[in-house]
Amino acid sequence: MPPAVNATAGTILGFLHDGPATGWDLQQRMARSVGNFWNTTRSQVYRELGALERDGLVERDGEPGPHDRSPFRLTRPGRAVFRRWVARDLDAEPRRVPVLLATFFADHLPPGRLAELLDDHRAEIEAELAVYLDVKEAGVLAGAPAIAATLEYGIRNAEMVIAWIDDVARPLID
Amino acid sequence: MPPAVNATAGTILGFLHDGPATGWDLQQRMARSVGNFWNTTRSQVYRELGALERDGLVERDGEPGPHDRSPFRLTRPGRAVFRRWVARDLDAEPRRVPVLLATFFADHLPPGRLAELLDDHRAEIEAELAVYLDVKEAGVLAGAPAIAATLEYGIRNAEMVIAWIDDVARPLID
DNA sequence: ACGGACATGTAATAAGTTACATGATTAT
DNA sequence: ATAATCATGTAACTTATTACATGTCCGT
Repeated sequence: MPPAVNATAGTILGFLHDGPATGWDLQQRMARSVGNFWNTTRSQVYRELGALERDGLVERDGEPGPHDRSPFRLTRPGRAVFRRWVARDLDAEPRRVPVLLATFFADHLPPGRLAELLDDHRAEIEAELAVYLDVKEAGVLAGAPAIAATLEYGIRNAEMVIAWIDDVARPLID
Repeated sequence: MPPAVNATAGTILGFLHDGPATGWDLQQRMARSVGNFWNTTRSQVYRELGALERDGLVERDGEPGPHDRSPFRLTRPGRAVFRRWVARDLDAEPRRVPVLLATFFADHLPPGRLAELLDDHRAEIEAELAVYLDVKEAGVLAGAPAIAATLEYGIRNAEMVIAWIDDVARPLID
């Protein structure tokens, strides 16, 4: 029975399809692409790389460079495990929405504090939305419709949150 | 210097404002109300209750019942810590959206699999939306506008996801 | 009073975050 | 050449999930 991998390890295997990479590189690349909807940290990447190596799903490729920087490459079993992992049923989505928790406890907040929290949050989302829209305008994702779709999700989500703040949450206060 | 608490512990303190409760009760109540946007598990609740008791923010109230079921009550320092916790800046929102990860790796999926995943996901969200709309229709939240606002967020989020699947993700496939 | 379901808590494991150590690189 | 910064990995700690153990209650 082939070893199971978690989503972080699965993602690593996915990224190794673009060629060998070190832990550092992987973390950089992952942060820049899937980072917007799939957080990982350096520590996790190194830990999972270690586990993947132990299980023979990746192997070192060439001599270590500065520090202990050594590139890893996919093995054949690694590819197979990835194929199965990526096609699995969707995991349950973690539900942790801090702004809703604050809203829920609104009665316990000092006057004006909820408004501040909402305004800060709105500003952050607005900034994020601006970045997404820039990327969209730039048209760099024209050849990658699936990636563009994830971007579109980000845009719509940000717009939803902003509208919720404006239409629902802020009016709550006055 | 008063001890810091994490969001789960803070939430527990918040719920204890409604009167003493056992770990089990807390978990039940929390799952039913904030559970839709703030997941917790039994184990966490017991762990945090233990920590809160150690720090003197809650204390046992009355004799233990069946099992070791004993109710906890807020202490005065507990109230103070809660007040500060609830007014803090919002934590960063964890970003983990499984359906986007699947979409990102669409090219690696066997034909038809992405469609299946999207359809399943859509069905789940649709069911969730139906529940939310029922609650809204029932009007039980008329007297609790802040809670109603969190419900509204859930509704809009679900609608956003469904629209994204229909407008953006599904068309990707054919 | 026995078997099965449910309630309740705990222990084991996995995942995620933060803080740390140290080797390279760049600027003065 | 030294200091300052950045790259890179690791270790310590916290949080979250899953599996387990056992007690209680209910129907027969």
